[in-house]
Order: sequence, then C-alpha cells, then structure tokens
Amino acid sequence: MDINQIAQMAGVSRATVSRYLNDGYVSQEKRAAIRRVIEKTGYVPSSQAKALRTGKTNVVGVIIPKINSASVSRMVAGITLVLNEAGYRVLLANTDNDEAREVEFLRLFSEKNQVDGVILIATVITPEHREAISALPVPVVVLGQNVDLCSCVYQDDYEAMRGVAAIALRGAAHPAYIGVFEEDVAVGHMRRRGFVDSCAEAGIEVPERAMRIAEFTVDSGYEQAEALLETYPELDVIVCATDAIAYGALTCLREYGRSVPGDVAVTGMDDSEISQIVTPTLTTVHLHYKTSGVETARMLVGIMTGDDSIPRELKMGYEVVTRNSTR
Amino acid sequence: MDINQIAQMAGVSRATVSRYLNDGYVSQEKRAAIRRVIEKTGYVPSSQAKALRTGKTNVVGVIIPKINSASVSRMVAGITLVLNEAGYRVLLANTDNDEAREVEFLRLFSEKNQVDGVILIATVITPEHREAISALPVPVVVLGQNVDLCSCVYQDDYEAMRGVAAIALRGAAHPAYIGVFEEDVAVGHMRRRGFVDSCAEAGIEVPERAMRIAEFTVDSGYEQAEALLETYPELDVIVCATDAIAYGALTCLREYGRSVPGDVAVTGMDDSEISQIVTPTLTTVHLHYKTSGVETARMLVGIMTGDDSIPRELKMGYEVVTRNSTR
DNA sequence: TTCCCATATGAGAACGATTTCACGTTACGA
DNA sequence: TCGTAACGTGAAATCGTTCTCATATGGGAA
Repeated sequence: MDINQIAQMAGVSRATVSRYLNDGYVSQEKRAAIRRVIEKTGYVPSSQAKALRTGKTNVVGVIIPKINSASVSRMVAGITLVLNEAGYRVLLANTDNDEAREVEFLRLFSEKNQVDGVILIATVITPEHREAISALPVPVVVLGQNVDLCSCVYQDDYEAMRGVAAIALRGAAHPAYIGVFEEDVAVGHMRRRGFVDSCAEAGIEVPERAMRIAEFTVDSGYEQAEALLETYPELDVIVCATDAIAYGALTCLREYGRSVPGDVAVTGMDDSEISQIVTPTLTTVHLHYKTSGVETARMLVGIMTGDDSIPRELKMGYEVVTRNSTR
Repeated sequence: MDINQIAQMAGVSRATVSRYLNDGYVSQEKRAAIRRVIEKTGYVPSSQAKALRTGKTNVVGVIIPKINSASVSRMVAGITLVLNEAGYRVLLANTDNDEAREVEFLRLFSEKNQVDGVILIATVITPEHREAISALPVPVVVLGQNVDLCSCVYQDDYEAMRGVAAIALRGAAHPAYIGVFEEDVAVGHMRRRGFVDSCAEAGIEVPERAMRIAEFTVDSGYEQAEALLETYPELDVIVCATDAIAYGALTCLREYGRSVPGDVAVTGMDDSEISQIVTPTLTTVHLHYKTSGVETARMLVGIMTGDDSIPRELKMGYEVVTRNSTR
C-alpha cells in the first residue's frame, strides 16, 4: 500500500497525494477524494522513504550514563514527555557509565542522519567527547554539565552546595566533606568548591585530611566516613556530595556511636527517596531533575525547528530542604 | 559521500561495494581497494536507504508505562544491554501509565516498518491491546504479564507471594492484605491469590474486610493500612503487594503505636532500595528485574533472527528475603 | 487586449542503498 | 573437448517518498 496506489485509486498523481500530506495547494474535490481513499485503505506513509528523501528522521538520540538511577530516569521522563508531544521519537543509548561507549554512540548518531538531534546526559566531558560533539552534524544539548561548545542545561551545583553547607555549618567548628572525583565538573568540582567557599565564609579553613573522595554508592559513603573518623576524629559535620553517600555516612556514624545531628550533622544532595526515609531524615537539596529534562528537550526542539528565541544555556534553580540531620 | 562515489574512487561498480559491505563474492584486490577508499573517506552507508530497500531498521521499540520507577528502569537496563550488544538500537516509548497512549504506540510502531520488533512492559492488557498486538507485523514480546497471544517473560507472582506470605503467617491468626487492582493480572490478581492460598494452607480463612486495594504509592499504603486498623482491628499481619505499599503501612502502624513485628508483621515485594533502609528492614521478595529484561531481549532477538530454539514463554525465579519485619 | 500572479496538477528526477539478472571468467570432472 | 558449477562483476530495476519543473486555467490590474 504505497503512495502510487493511493494516487491511482483517487484518480490523481502521486505528487498531489504528497502535497495533500504535506503542503497544500490541493483543490477541495481532490482533497476529499484522497482523504476518502486514505481512510478506506488505512494508508500510512513510509517513514523510511520520507527520511531518505527529506533527510529528517523525527528521532532524537538520548545518551545516558545509566538508566537505573533515580536522577537519570527522572530526566528521561521529562525528556520523553516533551519530545513525544513535539512529534519526535526517542532513541535511547544506555552506556552503563562507559565513556568509550558514550563517544561511540555520539559517532553512531552522527552516521548519516540517524537522528535529528542529540541529548547527552553528561558526567565527564573528555577531549574525545568534545571532538565527537563538534563533529556532530545535528544539534546537541548537554544536560548536567556546563559546557561552552554547545547548548546546555545544568544544575547550580555550586550555589546549591553552598546553600546546604551553610545550614550544616551552624554551630560547627570541624566540618568534613565527602565528594566525588573532580573530573565530574558539576558533581565533583563545583559541589566541593561550594562547600569550601561556604566554610570560608563561616571563617573556617578546612584541612586536606577532612575531605575525601567516594564513589556514587552507599557503601562507598560508609567507607569514606569510616576513614574520616580515623583521620579527622574531631569532625562535627559531614557534608556529602550526594544523598547515597550521606546515607552511607549516616549508617557509619550510627555504628560508631555518634549521634546525628547531636554529635555530627550530615547533609546530602538530590532529595532522593532515601533522604526522606532514613533516620534521621536527611537535610538535602531538591534539584529539579524532571524539569531539567523538560527544559533540555524544549531547548533542543527549539534549535531543531530554527526557533532562535530560546536561550543557549540554562542554569536550573534549587531548593534547600532542611530536615532532621542538621542542627 | 555515497556508495556511487566510493565505487567510482575504487574503480568498481556500486553493486560490488554493496557486496563488499554485505555478502561476499568480492575478489581480494577489489576488496582491498574498496577498503582503502572507505577508510580514507570515512564513508558510512546511509541507514535510511538501507532500511528503505531491505525493510529492516535494526531498531526495537520498547513501550514502558513509566520510566521513573525502580523496577522498570532495571528492566530497561537489561534490555538495552542485550539489544545494543546484538546491534539493535532501542526506541523508547514512555506512556506515563496511559493505556490509550500504550495502544497508540503499538499502532505507531506497526506503521510501515518503524521497528523490527517490540517489547511491551505491561501492566494491564485490554482487548484493545490484544487487537493492536495481533495487528503488529513484527514480533512482540510482553514483559511482566503472562499472555497467550505472543511470547512473554513474567514473574512467578503467585508462588513468590505464596512464599513470602507463608513467612508472614508464622504465629499469626488474623492476616490482612493490601493489594492493587485486579486488572493488573500479575501484581493484582496473582499476588492476591498467592496470599489467599497461603492462608488457606495455614488453615486460615480471610474475611473480605481484611483485604484492601491500594495504588502503587507509599501514601496509598498508609491510607489503606489506616482503613484496615478501623475495619479489622484484630489484625496481626499485613501482607502487601509491593514494598512501597508496605512502607506506607509500616509508617501508619508506627504512628498508631503498633510495634512491628511484635504486634503486627509486615511484608512487601520487590526488594526495592526502600526495603533495606526502613526500620525495621522489610521482609520481601527479590524478583530478578534486570535479568528479566535481559531474557526478554534475548527472546526477541531470537525470534527476529529466526532462531526457533528459544522458548516462547519464560517464568522467572524469585527469592524470598527475610528481614526484620516478620517474626 | 495583454500581462502577470495565484492556484492547481502531473511527469519525472532525485534520495542512497540492495538485489536481480545477465554475462564473463576459471577450473574441474567426464 | 565440452558441459557445468562456482566465482566475480556491472547494468539496471527497485524501495516509497519529496521536490523541481513544466504546464494550464481563471481573474484582476495596466
């Protein structure tokens, strides 16, 4: 059932059917005739042929480091919402935290019109990433990191951490920090800087041994908290880069008999489900993950449709959520 | 940069280039010449043109009710793992629990070769679903429900619930149940039956008023537990269809001054992150979500590649996880 | 009247691959 | 020596659209 048959049945040329489907410039009679035939046959144009001819696929590639993660899945929820609404399909590329696969997918997408646009939920941006992004023949929007080589939507990690750290530091003298590797500029570098600056404002200088690097897991948070108790026993605050790490730290403190927030205050970041469930409930920061996905998709659609009224860069807001793990 | 230019540069016909890319039957010299040219130019065949000509897209559509959910995102993690490995791309269709959109996506995928296969992560199967599935011109595998009209992978909800309920019932006389709507055959119907049969085996008949229906949320679990305390105050066990509901029930019991598991035992199902964090930790069942995704994808790939050694139906195993919310 | 523009239509050329068909080579066994 | 099979190759058809051009008609402005 192709456009030729429809044209024949409706007594017109296939160009007219194509016009009926796209432009206009079709008389009322022919228009009605074509509609009748299409309704009767249930004809649907081949998206392949259309893609081949027009060079547009109506597909957007979304590269994610990991799907089984609360923050990422919320972002994807926001992205799919907007993109489906706008008539785009979403091609999902899950890299399982493998940088090489990330670049590989960027290349794959750049292969002759696989997609009309790309969203990259980023953790680290290596030179290979930059190169692959620059080589991409379609628009890209990066979500989660502030980059200069393309549009991006990112969290205000610095201010968010500065804000929550200020609360953690109330009545404290010996704050400690558990962060993640600096290569993740947003979560590693910016959040640590927010913490350090917040301390400086409170007139506290933080010694090197009071700051540690963890993985993005609960267990790693536990281990680093344990190490802190060893190397920096006078600590009275542990500020953590994520809720998962904070939960690990919380568990460790309990096992070592330190009360929270009595002896030690603890904060996380993400406002994850965990943070409301643990005892004591965790002071954290709510980042608008789903909304950031929505905004990213809007930005990409704007670029793809040539709407240049949309900004090229968006810094998301945040809300400090004060619960019971701080004084 | 198309196949014609490559052919010209390599001094062969484009048919030979095509053969080089696919079949074989190319002499060593020409093969080398073509390889050289392709490497130099970085030529990549147009997937559109290929799809148009062959009718194969190398894309699999995955329809999910909700991405922002621990179980679904784990399934998708397993699915993408296998499918990417097998050279397929994943087209994600997020319906946000909207049945109409679910059917709409099934139809969309059936439109002229959008995809080579479909995976449907199902909650309810309506007659419209059955119709749309039957009309699909490509293979479908349903994940999460046992259906007869196509291949499927599903959890052993009945036995899993029967198993965990047996533990909950130890030393109990008045068990209650909070489930979900029966239209969800797996989670609603089968789990409730597992509970009822487990009670029967223990010689207990459960009155109607001891069984309630909740949404899939913590708050709803709280509400239904509250209602149970009203209508069935003698209860000494609450078996819940999911961990989220169980967590709500747990919170409710604490607020009403009932100790867990002293006064009332509680169980959930899913082995979610919550279940290990709440106090007391929750007795539940581990269902292999990611693995079920892996198996589903394998099954679909098997069907698509015409490998008929693979089974058409797979019931997943489970493990009861006994923690501190039961006696 | 003449010219031009807006509306309306169809023929045919792309788009970039695969695939069929037909035709050369060799090489081998009868 | 010749039929036959296996290997190699290119010309041309094909997939189902969109898009460019050429053409036609009616109406309003000059």
